Amino acid sequence: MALQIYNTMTRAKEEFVPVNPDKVNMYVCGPTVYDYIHIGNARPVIFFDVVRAYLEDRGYEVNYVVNFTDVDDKLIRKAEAMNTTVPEVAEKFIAAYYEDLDGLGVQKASLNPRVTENMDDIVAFIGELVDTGHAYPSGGDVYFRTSSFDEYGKLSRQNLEQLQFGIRIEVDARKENQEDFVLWKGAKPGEIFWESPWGPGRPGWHIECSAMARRYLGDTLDIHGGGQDLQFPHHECEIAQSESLTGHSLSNYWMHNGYVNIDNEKMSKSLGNGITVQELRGRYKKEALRYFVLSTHYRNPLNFSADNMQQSLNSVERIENAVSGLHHRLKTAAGGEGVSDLLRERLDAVLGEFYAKMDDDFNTPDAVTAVFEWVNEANLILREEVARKADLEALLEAFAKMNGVLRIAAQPGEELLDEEVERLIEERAEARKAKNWSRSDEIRDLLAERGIALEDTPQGMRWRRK
RNA sequence: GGCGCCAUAGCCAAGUGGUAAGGCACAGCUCUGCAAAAGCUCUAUCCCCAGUUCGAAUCUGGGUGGCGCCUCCA
Repeated sequence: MALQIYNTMTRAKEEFVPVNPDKVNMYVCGPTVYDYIHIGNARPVIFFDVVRAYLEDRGYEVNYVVNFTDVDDKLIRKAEAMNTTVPEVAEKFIAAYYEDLDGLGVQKASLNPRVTENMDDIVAFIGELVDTGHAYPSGGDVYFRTSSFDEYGKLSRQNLEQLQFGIRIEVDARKENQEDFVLWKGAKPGEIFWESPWGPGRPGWHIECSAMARRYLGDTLDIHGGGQDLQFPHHECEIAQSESLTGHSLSNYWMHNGYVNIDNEKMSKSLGNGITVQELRGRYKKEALRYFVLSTHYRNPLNFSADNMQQSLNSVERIENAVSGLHHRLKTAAGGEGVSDLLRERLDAVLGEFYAKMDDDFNTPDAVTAVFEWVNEANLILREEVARKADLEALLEAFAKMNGVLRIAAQPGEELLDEEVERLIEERAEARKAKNWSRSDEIRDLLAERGIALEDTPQGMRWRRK
């Protein structure tokens, strides 16, 4: 079964065939670095990280580019508010972004190009559009002549005649037509600027992605991703710019993730319900945050609430209990010759399910279900009096494959406890031997306060971090 | 006005024509010195109406409710 991807362009699942059979070029619109990223931003960050990991797991070499918009109106305003410069604002929030990635267990993209480092390409891109009549300078700005690209609206299926202009933004007299959009914005006095043939200014939002995607990944991308809200106008405009210039399709597959709501309401500044990833990281472990995002299909709305997060956390712990249980049993397990046929069969079934679901347009909720089927198999083995080493290892190996893609459970390493804790654990063991239950429970409570849970199993005491 | 999305148990969620996966939560029980972990048991006719069909959560039509986009918000 081949990988199927739902393509927003065709509104259908299509078999994934990359331009180059071994490589995947993937571009996802990144953050405008004027503030900390929030839970809404975390969704595409986590989801596309999983897409990338899955493609790599399938053997593709993935070139994953996520841009930073490090100059625009919001950065300019922020710099004024913070009484600093635009580059400093950008530096601050780029650093914060990387910390957030870490807190979400997300790997860095192959490349994070910045607008300010690609100014020559952007200016050249605009220049070509002007030369070919697809754009025109006007009053210090440069606008894209939407009427010059007759496929405008093909992604979002918007009909130009039916769009209502002037509702959210003011009608601009400098435009030939109101559906035209800005490629280059002339700088106002005092604003940061770059030189261009049309005067000092900065790029419009859409052109940067067109220019950077082309520079780093070529004329035709395999996958272009982003939030649903970017479908129109952002991606529509990128298509108009890029395809007008190159004559090639900008991307073969368009993927858009759904929104995140908070307590069933849209997250918005006016409701004051926005939550930053920074706050989240302090409250929940990365695995729980990833589980939360991945337990909903990426094209469906995702509802954030304390309740749902608690559920995610509980679910992650159930998985982690099984994993650490296997590791614990491994210490005392008997040899055993090879994996038992029945287990092999079941693990193959679980993995088959996992890959089939991931192949089906990255159906992570079902892939997570496969992980739970694995948990059930693991618990079945763990309940047996005698565990065979080969079986335990086969279970862990199967798990590592799935978790390598989703990363929804922490892998217990050979973590060391500090001496104080070691001493208490030893004292408790002795107290238990002497049936001194009150001291034993006292120590368990003491360690619980430090986030270390002790559990007495038939194979001896085990501990885990809570 | 245009384009589009969603509606399955307390919660999350799968299922896309054959009679409702999985997880969490709750309750009871088993195991345990007590716990924890694990296990067992318990929880739904799928927003409404009509139609197609031997048969529909799944298809068609019509409603209802919630939501998004329409030029710089993931």
